[in-house]
Amino acid sequence: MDPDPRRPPSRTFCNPSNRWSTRDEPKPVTWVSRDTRQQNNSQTACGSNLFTHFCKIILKCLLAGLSAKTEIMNLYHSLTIKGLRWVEVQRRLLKIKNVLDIKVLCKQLLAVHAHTVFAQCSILERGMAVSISIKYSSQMLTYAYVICPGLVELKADCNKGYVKVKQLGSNPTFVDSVEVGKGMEVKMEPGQQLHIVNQLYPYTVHFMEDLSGEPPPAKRPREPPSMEAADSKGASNVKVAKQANHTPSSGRESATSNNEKPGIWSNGLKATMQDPKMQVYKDDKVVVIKDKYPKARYHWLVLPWESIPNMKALRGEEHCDLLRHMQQVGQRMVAQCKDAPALRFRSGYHAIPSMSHIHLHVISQDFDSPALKNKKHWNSFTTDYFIDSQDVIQMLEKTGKVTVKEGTSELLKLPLRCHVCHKELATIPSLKEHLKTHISV
DNA sequence: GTTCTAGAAC
DNA sequence: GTTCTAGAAC
Ligand SMILES: Nc1ncnc2c1ncn2[C@@H]1O[C@H](COP(=O)(O)O)[C@@H](O)[C@H]1O
Ligand SMILES: [Zn+2]
Repeated sequence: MDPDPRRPPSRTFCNPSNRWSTRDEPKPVTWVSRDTRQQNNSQTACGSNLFTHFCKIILKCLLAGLSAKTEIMNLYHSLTIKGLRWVEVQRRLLKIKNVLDIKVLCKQLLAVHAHTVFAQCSILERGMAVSISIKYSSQMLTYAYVICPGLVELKADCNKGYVKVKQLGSNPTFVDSVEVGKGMEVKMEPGQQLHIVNQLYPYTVHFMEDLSGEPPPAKRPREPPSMEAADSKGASNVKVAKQANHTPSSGRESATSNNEKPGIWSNGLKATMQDPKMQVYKDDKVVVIKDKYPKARYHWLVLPWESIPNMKALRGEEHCDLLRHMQQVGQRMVAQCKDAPALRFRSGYHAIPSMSHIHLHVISQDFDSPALKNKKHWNSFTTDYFIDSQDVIQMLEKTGKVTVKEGTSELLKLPLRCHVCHKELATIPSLKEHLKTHISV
């Protein structure tokens, strides 16, 4: 009767020909509705028809030598909710050896469709607000993707109860009015609002676990946002980029091709060292912080205020003095440590550090820490990948610069070997167990 | 089935 | 550097 002209027709998310025109006519996105799907595939209550169809098509295309891959792609895009990303489908297509592989692929790809009883994605339009509901059985479905080519990819994690929203192109996607950013991904939880392209049509998401049939899995409810348990005292986690007023660069937007950007992970030390709460010692030349992921009971990092990216940048007498001072400060940290008499310490540098801003590791040799998790961690502190401060200083004194031997990175792949008795251990857990035999409480 | 690693993504 | 997780190894 009165078709609201402002209310655009509904569309399915995945029709590639339905690109949104950014500016002029905003369209709300319609996730597949149960009704539509039932019309399209009359028998999909168990999904078997679609499943067989997919298997046949894929088999046909593979026999045709993958030249007919576009047919698979079209098929893929005809799915509103996908069990796999396209890249993953392609990867698996290459690995298919037999019909069973095809069935496995189709089963995953169609997980949602094959079990519509358990996984449904529907929308309820209330005025302008749209709510996205994913009804699922956690036993059947972990992830569901809804992908709009070139715009946005939504990955629903049914176990964790959130949706990861990835903005694919330049057209903006917003979560709670904050633009996600091209290529970036953010979590969206129930209660948050999603806008695609423009700010006109908010979407929210709901997860509903279908418990009919099986008992509820013992899964913890939504966790409170306290990530930091344990020892950090009164730590208010500062996530947002701070507008520190001591920033010297206020007048000028420097050419930011530089690696000084605060958001980049490799600049994490620069942020930590400036945070007074993290500093355990400072003087006019250096600052000491506790390693955020300590690989032993005691693990400090000594950093100069001067921004020296790495050892390659070291030159001359001044840097020599600086390194000597850093080592001295490191020794002072050990001296004030009450457990020092019972422990051995080393101080040195990683030959190839991952983090920017040169830093001296001062670390106890118990290596008793949950943050020590893998072979790289182990070998980076127990092979020649770890260069004693003394040796670095000597090299700088003698040659005027610091270089790293070729092949050093290979050291990280060496088998795990106890640094005390040189016994070889197969796995990290067995190594940790072994280390206990060397530790006196 | 579970443990553990390793590689991708961030 | 860390986190996450697929799949290798057990
Ligand atoms: N944001 C951070 N704050 C403090 N320490 C960190 C941070 N990120 C990484 N680390 C530690 O810094 C060290 C850098 O190691 P590397 O670059 O190999 O010398 C590692 O021991 C990390 O545990
Ligand atoms: Zn040993």
